Amino acid sequence: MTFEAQKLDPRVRRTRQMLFQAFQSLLAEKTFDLITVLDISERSTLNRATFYDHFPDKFALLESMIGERFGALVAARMAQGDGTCETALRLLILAACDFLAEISSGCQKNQRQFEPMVESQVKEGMREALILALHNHGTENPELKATMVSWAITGAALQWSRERKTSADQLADAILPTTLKVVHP
Amino acid sequence: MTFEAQKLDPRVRRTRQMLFQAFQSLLAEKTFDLITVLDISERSTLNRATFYDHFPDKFALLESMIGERFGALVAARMAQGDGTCETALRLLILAACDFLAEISSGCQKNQRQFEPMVESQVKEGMREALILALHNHGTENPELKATMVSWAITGAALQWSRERKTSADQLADAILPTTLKVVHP
DNA sequence: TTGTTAAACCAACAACTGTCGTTAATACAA
DNA sequence: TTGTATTAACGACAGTTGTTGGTTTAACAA
Repeated sequence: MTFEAQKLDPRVRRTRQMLFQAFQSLLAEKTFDLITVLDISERSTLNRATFYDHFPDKFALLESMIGERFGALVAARMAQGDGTCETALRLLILAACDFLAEISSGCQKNQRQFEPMVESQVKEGMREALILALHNHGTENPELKATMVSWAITGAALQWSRERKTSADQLADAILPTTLKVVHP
Repeated sequence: MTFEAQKLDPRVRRTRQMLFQAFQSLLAEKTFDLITVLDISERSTLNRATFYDHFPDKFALLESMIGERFGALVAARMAQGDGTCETALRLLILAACDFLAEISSGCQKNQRQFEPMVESQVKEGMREALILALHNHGTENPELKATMVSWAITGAALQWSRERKTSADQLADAILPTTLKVVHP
């Protein structure tokens, strides 16, 4: 769903791409709340009104960008799995860790507005992947379990990304047993 | 910590109280993103600049208000516990459910900015309570477990509050076993 | 190629934001 | 009670936001 190559007017694809790029480069310099829509439009050489043709505000831009990127990462990683629940969970944990680590290293300290958005997109992307995996295994109450597991993993990965005292694999080793038990009681 | 009766200048307490009240009454009428700082200052009969003397923006006001209220609720509920991990968890689950249910009924549909803030304050408040409880029981890696459990419960409670297909007690019954297993492997 | 459609540009708007410097009022201690 | 320090009130400021109406330009199908 929501494929990028969705037979979209090339102008639209180009404009969105330019907005993403401009935003990305600004994030390397300033924190999110210091970036204005004017900044983004200037950096992208687009008109400010054009920005509003595509996104209601800068929050939506962030949300869309993060969601798209994490969704792509999850899709790529999950393709490497062998279909078992255990490897699927491990792949998801590692994907979350890598993504959050990259985010927090690529941008300087981001604040109140930024992190919650990243969190919610990570949770959402992981939850979707989980629901697919759980439906195949006939788990009961898959939506609720998917929610709990995706939230728990996201929380753990976020805490890990802040501390960075161990490797991502070690975190996966540490939390995989408990998350598995939630899925297969 | 961060007690309200913190030997604060009565003017400051009064002003904060008035801001909370004004904000609260506005939330009953508009969604969060339609409320301006000007609205809040007018409703509270305070000067707009006075608002900024107390909070950097309306997000901080929301955060502070939600955090204070949920913290108070958790403290009150936890006092009823018998010290066992199981009842502590059940009390936390019910507290989250009641709080989220009240929030979503007291305010009309709130959007992108509002929910993430509520979420994060609920997670945070629950995590603090959990860390206290887990330290008493000598669980290993209490911070990580507290994070995972608080996130999982918050996710489940939030999903429950949106659907409202069962009672809060039924949700607690459904998720208590798995959350307990995370804490006591 | 031409005509239609839709996107991007542009200028200008009222409103809100966040900050400053100054003045007036209040809390509190001597 | 008086003096001092803190805090609220106020007016003004430049900058940002989100929207609108009208123009130009590019995509795409006939």
